[in-house]
Formats: sequence, C-alpha cells, structure tokens
Amino acid sequence: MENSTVSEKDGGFLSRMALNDNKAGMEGLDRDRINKIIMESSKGSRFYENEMKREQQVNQRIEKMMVQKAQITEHQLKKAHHMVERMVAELDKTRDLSRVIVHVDMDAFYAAVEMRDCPELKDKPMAVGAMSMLSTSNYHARKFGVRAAMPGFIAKKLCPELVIVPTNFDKYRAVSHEIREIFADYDPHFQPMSLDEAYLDFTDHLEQRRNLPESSRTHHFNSSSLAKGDEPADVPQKSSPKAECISPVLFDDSPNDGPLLQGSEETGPAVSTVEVFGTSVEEAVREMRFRIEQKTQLTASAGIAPNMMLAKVCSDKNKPNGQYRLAPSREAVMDFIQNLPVRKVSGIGKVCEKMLNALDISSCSHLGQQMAMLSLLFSETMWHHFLRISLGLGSTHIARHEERKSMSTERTFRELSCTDEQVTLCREICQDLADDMKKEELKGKTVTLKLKNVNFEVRSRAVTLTYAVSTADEIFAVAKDLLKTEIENEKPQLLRLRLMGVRISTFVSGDDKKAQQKSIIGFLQSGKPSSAGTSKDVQQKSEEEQAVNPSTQTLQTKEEIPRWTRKKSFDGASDETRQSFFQKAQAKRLQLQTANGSSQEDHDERDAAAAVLTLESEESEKDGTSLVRCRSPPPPEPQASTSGLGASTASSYTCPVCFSQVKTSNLSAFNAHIDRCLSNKSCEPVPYMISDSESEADFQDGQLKCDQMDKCRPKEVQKQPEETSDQNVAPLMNDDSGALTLQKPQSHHGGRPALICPVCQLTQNTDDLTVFNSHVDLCLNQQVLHELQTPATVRPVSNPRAADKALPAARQASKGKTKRRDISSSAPAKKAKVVASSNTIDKFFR
DNA sequence: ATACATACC
DNA sequence: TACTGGTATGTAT
Repeated sequence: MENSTVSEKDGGFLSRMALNDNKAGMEGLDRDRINKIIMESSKGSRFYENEMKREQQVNQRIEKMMVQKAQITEHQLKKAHHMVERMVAELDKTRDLSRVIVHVDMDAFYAAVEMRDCPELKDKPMAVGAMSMLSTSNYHARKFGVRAAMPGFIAKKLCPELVIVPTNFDKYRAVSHEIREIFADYDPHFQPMSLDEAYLDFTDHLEQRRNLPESSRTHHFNSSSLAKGDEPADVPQKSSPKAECISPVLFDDSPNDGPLLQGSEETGPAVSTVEVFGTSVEEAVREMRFRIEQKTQLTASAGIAPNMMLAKVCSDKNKPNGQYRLAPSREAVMDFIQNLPVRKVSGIGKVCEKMLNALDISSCSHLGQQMAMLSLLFSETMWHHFLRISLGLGSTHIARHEERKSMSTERTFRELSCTDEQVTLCREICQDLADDMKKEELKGKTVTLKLKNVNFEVRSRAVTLTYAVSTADEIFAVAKDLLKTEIENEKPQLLRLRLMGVRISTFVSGDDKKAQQKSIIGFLQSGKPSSAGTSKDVQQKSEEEQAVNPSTQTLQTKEEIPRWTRKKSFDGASDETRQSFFQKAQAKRLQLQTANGSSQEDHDERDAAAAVLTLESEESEKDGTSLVRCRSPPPPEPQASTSGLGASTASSYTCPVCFSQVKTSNLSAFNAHIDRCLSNKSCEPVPYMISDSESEADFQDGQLKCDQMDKCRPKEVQKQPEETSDQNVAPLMNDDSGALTLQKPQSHHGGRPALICPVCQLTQNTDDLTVFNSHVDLCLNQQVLHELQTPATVRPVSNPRAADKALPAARQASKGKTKRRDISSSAPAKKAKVVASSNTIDKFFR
C-alpha cells in the first residue's frame, strides 16, 4: 500500500481528466463513452503522467486533511460551532438585499461570433481554437462532449465531424466593445470580467427607469442585421418576445427560452418591428439582452440576484439565451442555495470540490452544516469564504476595476532544448511583453520567468528589483539571468522546454515612476549631471526621473548617492557603518577583477577600479562616458549617440559586482544586470574569480555559448579549474587614504606584502591568498550579520563547517532558498563565496 | 519575497 | 503530432 491513491487510480483521476459537465449544454450525454475516449486519448502521454502526479498531490492533501479531521475532538468542534454560530449571526446582520446585481454572459461567445460570420457553420458541430486547444464550442458540439479547454485532437475523436475554426480575437474584441456600450447604458460602472462577461449594478438604472418614458423603453428590430444573419425574413414581422430568437440557430435544443417570454405581461401591445419593454428588473435585463442581440446577432444570458456571487450562478441557470432572477429575500436566497452544488460557485474549482466531497460536502447546504468542521480544517480565508457561500452572501457593490497587478506573456511550443534558441526566445517574449507594457505605460519591479518542461512541470523564478523596468532590454536583462540560472541548474542536462513566459508585477504608480527608478542610474548621473547620460536611454531616464535632482529623490537615492559618490564615506574610516557590506563586497570584486583581467594593465587599472568604487573618477569627469567604465580589453569604441546631441556613449559597461562586461548602451539594462548580480536570489554566489570570457555579451545577443555564461553564476557550475582561481586571487588592501584599493597579485614580484584583512584590519598570518581570501569572507559574513537586519543570503565560506559555526543565522536565513545543489558537495569549498542576496545596494545601507 | 497551486474565462 | 494564455489570489516557506 504505497499509498491509497494508487489503488484508486482512475477513480480519483477522473476528477482531473474527465469531462466536466458542470457547464451548460452538457445534459444527458453519454458520459461514460466520452470519458473513455478522453482517457484513451490521453493515456501514456506526458500530459497524462503529469496530471496523474498532480492528482496524487491532491489526494495526499486530502489524506492529510482527513487525518486532521480524525484528530478533532468533540470539545474543539463544540467550540468551533459556537464561534461559527456567532459569526453567522453577525454576517446575517450585514446581509444587504437592496442591490440588484446582474451578471451577463454571452452564449458560447467565440463560437457564436464565428457562426454568425459563417452561416455554413450553424448546423455543424464546431469549436473555436486549434488542434491543441479549444477555446469554446457551440452547443451542437457540446452534445458530443466537446467543450472549452479541451484539446482539439481529443474533440475530434469525440466528434469526427467537428469543425475547428481558428480564433479571431480582434473580432471578439470588436463585438465585446459593442456589448459593453450597451452595458454602460444600464450601469456606467459595470465590471467586465472578460470579453463576453460582465457584472452590472442595475439598482440605479431601475430607479431611473420608473420615470423613463415608454419611448425610451422601445427598441426596434434591426432588419439589416437580420439579413446578414441568414435568418428567415419573416422574423421581424413577429412582435412577440419570441422574435428575439433571431440569432443564428445556435440552440435548437435550447433548454428554455422561457424567461424571455415571462415578464412580457409588462410589455405593451405588440407593434410590428418594435418592442416596448417594461420597467421591472426582468424587463430591463430582457431589454438589454434584446439590444445586444439586435446589435450583434448574438445572444446573452443573464442572472439577476442581490449579490454578485448569486448573480453569477443565476446567469448559468437558463443558459443559453435565457435569464433567471433570484428574488431579494432571505428565504428565496436560502432556498436557492440549499441544493446548489458547491462547484457551481465561482471560486470553487476541481480541487476544492474534491476536498469538500471527501468531507461529504457537495451542496451549499452541506457547507453550512459542516462549518464548524470546516473552520478547523481550512484556513481562515477559506472557511470564511465557505461561510459566506453557505449563507448566500456575496459582494453587493461592484468595485470598479482596480489597477492591474501584473502583466505577462507566455508561449507554448514544441520541445526546445537548445540553449541559444531558448535565450533568443526569451528575448522575443520580453519584447512582446515590453510592447504590451508600453501600451499601458507600465513599469514594474518584479520580473518572473515561467518555464514548463516537456513533462509539463512548471517552474517560476522571480526577482524583485529596487527600480521599475519596462523596456525589452531591461526585462530581458533580468529574465535572461533567471533563465541562465535555470539552465545552469539543469546541467549537465539541457532544459527541455515546452513553454516560456515572462511576467512583470509590483508596478509602480504613475507618480512613483519617476522617483522609483533610479538605483545605479541615479548615482551614475549624480556624479556629473551635465555631461553624463548621453545615450538616449540615459537622457530619457534623466528627464523622467530627474535622478540628479535631490528634490525628487527617494529615500533610496538619498541613501545611495552620498555613500557611493562621496569619497568621504571611504575616507572617514571612523564611519564604520558606511563601510558597509556592499562596499566591501564591491572591493572584493574589484580585487578579483584586477587580478583577473588586467595583469597587463597596471596602475591605471587600479585607479580605475577605485574610481568605480567611489564613482568619482576624474576620468569620467573628463570624458562623456559613464562613471562605470568599460573594462574589457580592448575597450570597445564608444558608439555614436543616437540622441543627436553629438555626444557619445559607452557601448558596454562593466558590472561593478561581477565585473563582466555588459554589452549595452542602455543604462537601465545595465542596471538590471547589476541588480541581478547583487540580488542573486537563487543564492548563487558571485564568483570570486572571473573567467576571461565575456559571456554577458554572448547572452545579450542571444548567442550564448553554453559554457561561457558563468559570469554571475555560482561557483559550483563554473568550469574553470581551481588553480586558475588561486592565481587570480588578489588581496584587498587598505591604502593611506582609507579607501579600499587593490593589491595585485604579487607572486611574480617575489616579496609579498603582509596581507591585511580589509574588514577586521588585522594582518593575516599567511601568504596563501586562498586562505586569506577565506578569512576575508568570514569577516565579511560576520559583518553582514551585524549590519543587516534582514541578512542577505549567505553562502558557506571556505570551510563549510567553520561557516556553520560562525554563521548560524546566515544559515537560517538562507534555508529553504538554497534548495539547489549544495555547493560544498558539487564544487571545491574554497570557491564558495559570500554574496549579497538582498535586492540592491540601498538595502545594504539601511 | 518567492514558489507553487488553484481558479476563472 | 497534438493538452492554451492572461490575471488574480491563496498557501507555504
């Protein structure tokens, strides 16, 4: 009995895979036959296997819940019961039956649009979508079990004659616009839920409607639209409400058009080609649906109830082309709720239904009866939600659409395993997303990469930056690093992807946009406002943000600029707090950089490094380039600026964290890179040693060399041999000025100076750079712990055990986030280095 | 804050 | 051959 889910195999599995006949149009069909076909079509596929896995996860959740249930004592239950009783009383007092909420939903929307525009489809089972996935199906096809969210190839097996029409979103959007114009007449504040669905508050309209002249309630049949619809020409002659059925013959077996007939007692005497609607709710809603049909030749269904939750259920009741009104009385509501299957309620899906079923709850009345139990088994939000459902409560006021919280683009494709292509694709997706972002003028701080492998396993990786991004370059700069990390983590296997997506969230509000987005750009420009930022990107940014202008600076910038720009903060050795982690980490990396890339350069290089550190290099004052200089040998020629101002800009920058060269003239993109390096959420340390290759540039172009993209990557995946690193280590020294400067490796100079730890200032009794290096790391780690309230994620240093002792808190802090390979087992310990994982610089200064 | 799961259309 | 794409939110860590 490995687990009970194995035994129930298909039984439990059906809840995931089987036909969902929850929706309208699925009555009385051969479920067994349909399910058999669905199963046979799926069996053995990767998709099936994954669904199986997820099903078992759900089953385990249920098992846990049942165990919990078994442990509930009589006493607990009693207590919970009282508590629930009290809450019920409270909630009931808040019940508001005064609003008239309407939920409108177009019938088989996409399919109906396609049928309208292609009359040959009317008599055929058809669906909109593709072989791989259907968006919706017409009612004819539903009789075969063909429905939305079903792959087309399975639908074809269920119904070989099925016609699959590709989606045409522009068309649906246009229709959507038309119906929304009508919605607005009844509730200017209506809330669209999708292209074909909306909630409306009819209360105010009904108030006004009582005084509305009949002429305003009179609507004409639109004969021109009928001609188009291939309907019998006699339809307009009819004056009875039945004449509404002028739409394409979608629903020859429509369960009822009754509701439309009802309420007609309020209708005035029949006049040919016009209809007068009454003043009641039902008449008003009927009128609205009539107008929709006249305007679009498409039918809608509607639900009328005292709250949104109920209205939604009601709109489904007489679908298609029908409406249902639930009277606004407690009794009517409670009656309605009694036998309502929980699954019908919006928000209770497959999984929740299954869990509730396991507790013998299938209808809303059961929910009410078991509330005490539920309050002990589910989270507060969950059981509160259940409680409200069991009482028939829901939102009574329709919140105008709040601002969006995220925006994303994702794509599914045939297996994609080639790293280069994955990167290229990532860039394309970022571009698409950036285009969408631009349309709404959005900027966001969190970038999430979503990946699905060929086994349908989904992964997401996110970073939150300290500034907002919006352009393709900016987003890609982050997303590609996330992707890179995943590629690395998969090694030596390749990532076999079937989907990739990028999402932006944590939007900054319009007012914030200017101030928020600075980070490095801010101080880059603050150093020399007049001459810096000559690339168009930079200019753009500087205008937007006035990054240099202190009056608009955020706290973040205020923190950053003085500390980074003023040499004083280094000179004042007394100001220990300012000699914070970042500076030290920074210095360490500088040391690396010097050791690594530039044994051929010399003192200039050292100065330049110091300049980067203090961001006050004279050189950068002189020329027009950024304070962060390109350090790649040979330095790339600055590109001509496209700003037309005759200034030039660097075409690449050197990351002050990892020191790889980032080939971009876009400071935001560069900024994003630095943030990634700094944050390293995936807990990979920035390599202590830098290899010679410049992989960032490779990546940037979507031309990643698979074994060269380790610039900001964990040591454990870096390929370079250990010996190299030893040679590249340079000690960090304290010079007279108090600024941290670099001491190049001296091995070839013979006599080596004493090694002084830049953190603890003590001379180290060793001339082994690796050992010294380890010491610095330890010092840094301890420093970090003292300095940071929220410790950066810290990796074990040279000796993992020593690190454990020295840094229990750091371990604590990194737990759960370092699920990846254990560095100490997959790479030489001496390569494991400290890394800041907090987002950006400013964090280190707080 | 991040990752993953659930839900809806 | 073949099982979506976009957004929000809840849960767990």
